[in-house]
Amino acid sequence: MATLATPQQKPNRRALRMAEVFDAAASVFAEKGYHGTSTKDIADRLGLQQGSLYYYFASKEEALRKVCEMGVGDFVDSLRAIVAGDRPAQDKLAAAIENHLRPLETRPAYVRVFLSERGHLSARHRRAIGRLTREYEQLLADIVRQGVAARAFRADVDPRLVALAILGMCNWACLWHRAERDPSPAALGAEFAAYLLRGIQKR
Amino acid sequence: MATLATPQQKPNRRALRMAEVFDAAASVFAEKGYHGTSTKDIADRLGLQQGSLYYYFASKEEALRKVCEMGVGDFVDSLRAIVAGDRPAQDKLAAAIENHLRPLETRPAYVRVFLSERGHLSARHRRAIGRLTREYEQLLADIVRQGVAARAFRADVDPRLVALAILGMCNWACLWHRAERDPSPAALGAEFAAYLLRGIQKR
Amino acid sequence: MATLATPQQKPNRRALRMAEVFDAAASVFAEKGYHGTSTKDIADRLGLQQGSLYYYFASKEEALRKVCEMGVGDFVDSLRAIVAGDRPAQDKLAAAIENHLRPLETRPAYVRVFLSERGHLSARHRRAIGRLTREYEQLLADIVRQGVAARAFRADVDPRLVALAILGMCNWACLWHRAERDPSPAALGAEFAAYLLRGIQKR
Amino acid sequence: MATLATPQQKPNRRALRMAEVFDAAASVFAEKGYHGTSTKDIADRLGLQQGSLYYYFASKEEALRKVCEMGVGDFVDSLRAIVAGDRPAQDKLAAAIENHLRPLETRPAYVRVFLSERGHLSARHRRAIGRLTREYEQLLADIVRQGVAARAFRADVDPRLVALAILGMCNWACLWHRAERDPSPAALGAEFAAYLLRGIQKR
DNA sequence: CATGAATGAGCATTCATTCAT
DNA sequence: GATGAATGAATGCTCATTCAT
Repeated sequence: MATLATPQQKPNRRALRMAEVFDAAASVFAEKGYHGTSTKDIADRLGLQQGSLYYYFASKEEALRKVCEMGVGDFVDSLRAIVAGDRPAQDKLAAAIENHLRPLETRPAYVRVFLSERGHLSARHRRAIGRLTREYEQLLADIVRQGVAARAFRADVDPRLVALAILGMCNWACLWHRAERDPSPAALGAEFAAYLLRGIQKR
Repeated sequence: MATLATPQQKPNRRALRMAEVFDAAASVFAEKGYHGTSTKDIADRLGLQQGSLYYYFASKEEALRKVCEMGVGDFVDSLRAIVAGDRPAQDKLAAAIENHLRPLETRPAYVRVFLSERGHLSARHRRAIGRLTREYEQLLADIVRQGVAARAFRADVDPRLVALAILGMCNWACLWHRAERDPSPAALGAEFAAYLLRGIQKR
Repeated sequence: MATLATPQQKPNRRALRMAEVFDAAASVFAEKGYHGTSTKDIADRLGLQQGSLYYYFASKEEALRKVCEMGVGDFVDSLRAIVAGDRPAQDKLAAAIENHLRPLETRPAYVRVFLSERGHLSARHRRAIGRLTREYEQLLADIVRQGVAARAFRADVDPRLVALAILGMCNWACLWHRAERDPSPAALGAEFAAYLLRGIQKR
Repeated sequence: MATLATPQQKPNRRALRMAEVFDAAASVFAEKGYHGTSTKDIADRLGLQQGSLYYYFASKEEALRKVCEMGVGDFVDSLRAIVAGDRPAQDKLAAAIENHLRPLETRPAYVRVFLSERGHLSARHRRAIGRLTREYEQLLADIVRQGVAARAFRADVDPRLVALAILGMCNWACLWHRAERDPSPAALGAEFAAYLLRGIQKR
């Protein structure tokens, strides 16, 4: 049994340590911003020497990149799935909002870093991530367009602006939300969805 | 005449130069973030030597502080005036949104720096500014409360969350808005106000 | 008189300090090699802080580049002039050798750095300098070819190998030569020229 | 049988691996210089982890020392044998040159490292090697002296300078020589010997 | 033998700030 | 006001080396 466990644990330990390292990076980046964070800050939080971090990532920027990537996660994929479904647009929009706020529960630091610090990635990586966010915006607007086409939403709304309004409410919430104090992401999403849906629905 | 003109012009010139310096600081801070900006970046934009900046501010942090202060400007005062007025809550909310977006036209860089970089001020100054933003949030929520009390808004809305939703939509807009491409702040405010008002109004 | 001297001295002082800095860099590079030299080593020799060096060059590699460039100096130009002259090939070869050893007197550290450390320049700058050295080699071989064509030198010598033999003798001399101990560069050149000329001349 | 073979093969394998390790070290040192080489560079070339190198040498400097020692090899011994022989000085000089260039064929990287990097050894080891090179120079000069005494060489040559000229030609050749492109070391030596011998011989 | 993890010191470089001129 | 020169501390990163496994 012990002999069976050992080969499993080896790579597992590595992966776990890796996760700890990026958790530390994410939380310090979230607190102080990318440029306000020194690699020593991250190392301190892990009880490591500064230089030892470079065993886990090749550069501070790579750390930011990985944190940002884990921050977007499968956001776009799951929104794509929602858009492709055949529920009414109202349901899709509510689901989209809930989908957007969900990671607030599991990895808030990653999301915050993605939202506020991705601009400090190198041009190359910024562009790659920029494509994702643009697609995300498009998909949100597509739901609105579907609703308008189905005469569920008012014809006079601007799909892009609605999408941006949703993003604004939700992203801002990601920045101010504190788990100990504020309503759960799900409850928050329901509330936001209600305000917005009633605001753009046909009566 | 010349002798009379000089004492007037001297301080004037100085004030103008001062404004140029803070404009430069604001725009570089907005672009690269506080910690991503070096004093040389600011000096370069002004065609000055690094050290010469210290005639205009005592430290980089003071520059951030002043930029942030000019970023909030009279936001709170004018919102207080709106709340104190005796128009219907719907009008007040629309006015508040418009009020919030207006500086986007005149000093977008200052607003962006205030929104994204004020967290890097020293604890002392952060707290001072924190009081302002908390009051601002309260005032927005007050308008909602007034509307609920007057049975103009639905009883089941959460005033604080509505306030935060508005702040989210508007602040996010401050970050993505580009004058060359996007609707004017006024138009944008009208649109946002419409979505939100219909969403919380009693029918 | 004093007022006349001041405007001259300002830029002069700067240039002099610059020369001091590169002299220091050259001599430490010559002693310890490029990678064996830390910027602190250079700064110490100047009584400066490490970081203050960057007022004079933008990077350690730039320092190496400039030292190397001052190390080659006008070597190639003056050799070109010698080749183009219309003296007998024997005289040209002797002049070339003397020309090659002359800077040993005025800036031995620069020459040594050029000879031993230029390989650590970035590919870009290495190539640029490589073109120079290849031309130099060609020019030396050209003198030999001229001598062969004029039946002054034996027909069975290999011009390229003769050129490389000369370069070897002279460059090696640049590395071991100590002004306090060894014959003057001029005397050394005369000696080398004698050995070599008698070795390739027709009798 | 197997048990008999093992004790023989074990140390053999080890010696072979050892040789591979020093070959790798020599070739990277030759390429990038001692200080420009990291232990990781050497490990990479061997497909090893950095730390694993320390089974083969105790420190990077020891690696350099061994490479340098293998670079000088039995140079001095074989030159001593040549000097002690009773052939005419001309033959001895030609043999010395050939002897000097021979290792270019079998271990060029070692020779190059010895020539260019031995200066980075610790004072202790540098002195030990310095004694060797000084003796080598003396031996070369001795051949010239023998030739002069035997009236085979001109009386007006400076034995030490001739020795240094030979060393220069040959060592420089060690640095520029590429097996794929340039004449074989033997041919090169013959050519150099011809130039030089004719240059110092009595007619 | 070999690895993976870590260390601690060193390095090139940047930066906010100061100050004599 | 403004500059040029310099500082001293910090920063991101590299590296030789060690050691438990």
